[in-house]
Amino acid sequence: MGRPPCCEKTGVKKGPWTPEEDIILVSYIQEHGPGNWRNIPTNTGLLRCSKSCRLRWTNYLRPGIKRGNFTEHEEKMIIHLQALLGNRWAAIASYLPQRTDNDIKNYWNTHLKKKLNNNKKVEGHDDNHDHQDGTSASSQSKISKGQWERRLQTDIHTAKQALCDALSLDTTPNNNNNNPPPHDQEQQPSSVQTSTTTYASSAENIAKLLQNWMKNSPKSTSSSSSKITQMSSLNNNLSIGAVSSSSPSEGTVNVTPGQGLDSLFSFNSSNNSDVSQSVSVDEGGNFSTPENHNNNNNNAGIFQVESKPNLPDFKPENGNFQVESKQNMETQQVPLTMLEKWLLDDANAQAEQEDQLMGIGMGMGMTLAETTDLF
DNA sequence: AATGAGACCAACCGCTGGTTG
DNA sequence: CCAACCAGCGGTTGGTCTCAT
Repeated sequence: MGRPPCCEKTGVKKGPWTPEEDIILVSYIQEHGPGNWRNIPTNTGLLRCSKSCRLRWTNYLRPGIKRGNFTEHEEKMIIHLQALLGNRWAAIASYLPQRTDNDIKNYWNTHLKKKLNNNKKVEGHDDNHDHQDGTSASSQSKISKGQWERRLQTDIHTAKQALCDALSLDTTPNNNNNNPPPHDQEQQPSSVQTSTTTYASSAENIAKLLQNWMKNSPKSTSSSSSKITQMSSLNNNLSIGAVSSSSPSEGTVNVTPGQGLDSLFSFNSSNNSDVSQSVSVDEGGNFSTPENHNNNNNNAGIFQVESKPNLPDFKPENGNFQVESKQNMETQQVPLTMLEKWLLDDANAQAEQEDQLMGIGMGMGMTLAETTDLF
């Protein structure tokens, strides 16, 4: 009955991923697309469980991920959406396509939660109703069921207002991180994303990782590692290539031993605005290898990223990663559309009840006024 | 310079709903 | 129908880094 186990529990590697592992994973997904995580460890030889591979891909290697500083706009979006959705980080992340749920969650826990708490203290609203943390259960238990239900109703109303505000934030022009909600993206073909800055490709992520790795790894234990060390003399010109797929049909990914990783990577990072990387992104945002463009290409398996910052409607979540893209479309478009409809249809009806309900809701956690006055 | 505390974040753990055989 | 599995999610952990003392 059932299926065979997903992966061997013994011999599964844990801990931080190495650049080699990243390359193997990326190249495999490049060829086969995301999904079938169960097959990845066996087909690639990675000593990682499928779960770990999926997490590594979705949180770090996936193209279109922006890492680093959150903008004020993103902060606002997260705060509003957290007020609306609670700690449903995946749902929140669906409205910030460049950010992963893990990233948002970490940012919330390390920055925003503190920020909000400090703000509440400053405003003298620290009434032990820690709604933002979802720890208001104790206080809720002290109130009657009727009161709780009315408060919940008010909370929903407040959250809807918050989403309205969050949506309206997107109209600010020239904001580099002014990501329209998914439903708006197609309406703004002119809002071209600079792929190398806003959408960091997975190859770029790996290259950055490699650079850090080279800096922080004085000891080179393997031949490939020593090869990588030599790359530091390349004046930041890393190059990706020669990830050979010996048997594409079986999905086995081999890193060519003789060439090591110095030929594996070719990453021209001398100019951030003109990055030539390992994986090509076509006009549709497709993330592909030359092999995908031309099956007769002798350089099978060599990826090449050609950043095309001026391409219209660049959507790296599209393209070869259609499975994931499809999922994103479903999670991004449908909920927002429904929410918007909900908001619009209900706004007028709710307005009449607002005054009395808000009066009840004052005893709750953070209100709309608190969230909007934060900045 | 040493060190301890706090911040940060990548990755793991455990749970859940849906799917498969 | 049911047990096993898969994929995804949110909570938590632990290693590393930064900064103050």
